[in-house]
Amino acid sequence: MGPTTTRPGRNLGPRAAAGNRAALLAAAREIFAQDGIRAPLSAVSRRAGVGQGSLYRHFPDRIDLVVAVFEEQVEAVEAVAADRGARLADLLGIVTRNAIDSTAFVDLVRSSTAPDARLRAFGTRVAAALATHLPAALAAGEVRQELSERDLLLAVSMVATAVTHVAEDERVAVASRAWELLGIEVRLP
Amino acid sequence: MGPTTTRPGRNLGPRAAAGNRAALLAAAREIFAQDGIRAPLSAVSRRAGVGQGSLYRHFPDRIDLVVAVFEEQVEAVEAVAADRGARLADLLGIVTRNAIDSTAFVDLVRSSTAPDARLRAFGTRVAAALATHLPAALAAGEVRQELSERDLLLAVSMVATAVTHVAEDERVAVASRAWELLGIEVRLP
DNA sequence: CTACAACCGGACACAGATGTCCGGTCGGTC
DNA sequence: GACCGACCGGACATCTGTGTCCGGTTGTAG
Repeated sequence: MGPTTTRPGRNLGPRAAAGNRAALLAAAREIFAQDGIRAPLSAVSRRAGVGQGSLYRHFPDRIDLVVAVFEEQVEAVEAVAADRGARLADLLGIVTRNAIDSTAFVDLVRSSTAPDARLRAFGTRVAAALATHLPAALAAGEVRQELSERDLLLAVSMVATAVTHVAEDERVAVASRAWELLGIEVRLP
Repeated sequence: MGPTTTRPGRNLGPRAAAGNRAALLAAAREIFAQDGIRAPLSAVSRRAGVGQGSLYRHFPDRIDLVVAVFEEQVEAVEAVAADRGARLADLLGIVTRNAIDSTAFVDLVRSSTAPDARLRAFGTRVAAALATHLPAALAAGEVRQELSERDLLLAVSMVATAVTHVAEDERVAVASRAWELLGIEVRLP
């Protein structure tokens, strides 16, 4: 009868809400990383050791959860974009790193045409960040002159997707080689 | 009461079996092309105008259907590979063409590590075909010297996947540009 | 100590897909 | 022309995932 396990919170009143929320986010981050953003939400609540009810109370739908999980990553990309000391290679590097770490991030990068506006926003923000340093890279001769913003997005999408289709321990190697084949310099963080 | 439509065959005896089979294959080709090899099979039987029972009688499981649908495409690739007059660019061209025409073909190309042996066989066959003309292309200086068989597969996988994630009417343009970025010549059939 | 209100967990109703099973129907055969 | 057996279609049982709802628990206030 006494399930006094170390679960996030078998009801500790209002105070537990935050703990449950954090547990759900952590669980979702892991599950989405492995299976992409379409993974079953029931798996998330199970992994978090929390009831379905709590999941849906904190995050009414799947997108709410995705947004909460990846806001941080997208901001990290934007931070590099805003850094005047950074170069295009750094920007591509952090995006590639995110793709290596999480299958779901790839879904996000590709979602500039997604049906849901909140998801599209992520895709757009990453695209905008990537565009930031392209002119400077072109001016400095760091990349081929013919490279357009669109090309950059295509390249990122190709590399990111390739990475998600190989075993985890090969991802860094595959990503590096892919960028080499494309003739674009990248600096992985 | 009289459903005397032009359906493949509301039971014409043994003779209808072949007709139903053909209708199922055609339906599956369309549905797989659009939604990939994981599309619901119920959609296939519905589109074919045939009962679920008939579908499963002809093709006991999903893979049987996939194999039947794409055997032809894979053979076409192998035919080009066997043609001593063809060049690597032709080989990459036909594979790219198949990817443009069918999302499901991309699933196949990537399935050299799939759980099912029949699916793996497809991936392996395409990989083997691609490898056929690489030595000649290297000798003739048609591609960069550093290009390995593995690189070729990576490149194909990247381009093919990129293509499936854009609207149909952009696919040819995206595929062409992707190969350009990779610095590899392709001749689309 | 008791009553309250907020929050929790999981049962549940629902939806979509899979694969099976069986009554009905039609060509073939004698 | 009547029977037979093969084949057809779709209803159905099952499974997996989604989102809702409610009885139960627990911290807090009086």
